[in-house]
Amino acid sequence: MDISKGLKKYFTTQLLSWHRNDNDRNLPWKNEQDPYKIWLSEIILQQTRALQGMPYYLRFTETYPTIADMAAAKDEDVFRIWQGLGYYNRCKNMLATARLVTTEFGGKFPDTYEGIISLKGIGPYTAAAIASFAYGLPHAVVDGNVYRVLSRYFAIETPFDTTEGKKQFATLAQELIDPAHSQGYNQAIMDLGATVCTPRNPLCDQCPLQKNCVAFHQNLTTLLPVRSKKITVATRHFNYLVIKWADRIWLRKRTGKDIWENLHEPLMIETEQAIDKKELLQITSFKELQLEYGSIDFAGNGTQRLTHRIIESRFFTVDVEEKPSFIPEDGFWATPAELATIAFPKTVLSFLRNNLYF
DNA sequence: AAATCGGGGTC
DNA sequence: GACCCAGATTT
Repeated sequence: MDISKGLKKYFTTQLLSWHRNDNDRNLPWKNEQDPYKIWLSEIILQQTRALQGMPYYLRFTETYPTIADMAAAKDEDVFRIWQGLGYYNRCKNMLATARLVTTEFGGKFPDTYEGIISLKGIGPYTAAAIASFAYGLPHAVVDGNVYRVLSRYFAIETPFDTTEGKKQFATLAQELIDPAHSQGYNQAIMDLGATVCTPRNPLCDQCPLQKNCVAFHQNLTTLLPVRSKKITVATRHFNYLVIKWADRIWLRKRTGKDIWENLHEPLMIETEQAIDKKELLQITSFKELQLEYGSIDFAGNGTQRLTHRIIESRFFTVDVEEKPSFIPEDGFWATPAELATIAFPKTVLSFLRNNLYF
């Protein structure tokens, strides 16, 4: 990189000035002092918009005011609160970290960058955010906002989703941070990216950096930042058998390194293509269940659009009078009361609620 | 280096 | 429909 010192100096000075005088973005975790709550907010906000994460942050801080409270909670209770937020390994790692800090560190959150980044679920971004916001340490955050603001202001065309790009932006960000005002700098660059230097239709007329922004003057804002890879979306077909016996339905917790790990669902048979009831009855794995499928009915479907997947779900209800013997052993018969205490994928939750299972 | 992991907002 | 969001982890 060959960027003049003046251009960098102007960037930092203007950014901090804007933050002090004109930044009116107000969020509940801003100016928070408690490392636990700062950490909690950063985990929730990974790949998650602030407005989407806010109700979850408020519920978590209300339910678990301290990290010891979270550490003492039952896994299921924590996952239930996380339900609907996505990327459920964040929840799993968060719980593991809460328990490690509570039991091994006496409840004291690590206060060095190296100590922070060694924790599960914490990478370069989150470690820099906690280090600066909680302890004033001079580590520059690099998130999606930073890629956008820096790539435009300096007209950097290196794709940010490559090893080279990540290194280049991280180095530049670290050069730009004011070590004496690391919290303000990190807060400012993310707030500017979220409210002014937006992905589409940025508010350049309100931008404190416009005077020296290369992308603005060369009309490149719509071309920056550059992403190298395109997202490919594959479709999966999940066929759910909602088996009801007495007032209970059969559920199991998803395991393995797959989508929705640790969430619950009815018995599910995945197929390459969408199938109807007639085709379902021909599937070997279905026949092996030896259900009284005279009562099986197609009961609805759902489409869940994710970033890189489309999940097409079909729900079939199976009412049985006798408790089936050939159901897999890794599940349980859930009562209506239990359904309200465990976590489901959104599409499963919608089906159960819409069909008055609880 | 590339693939995975959710769900919602925006245009 | 495509892209993005206070990214991290595994393959």
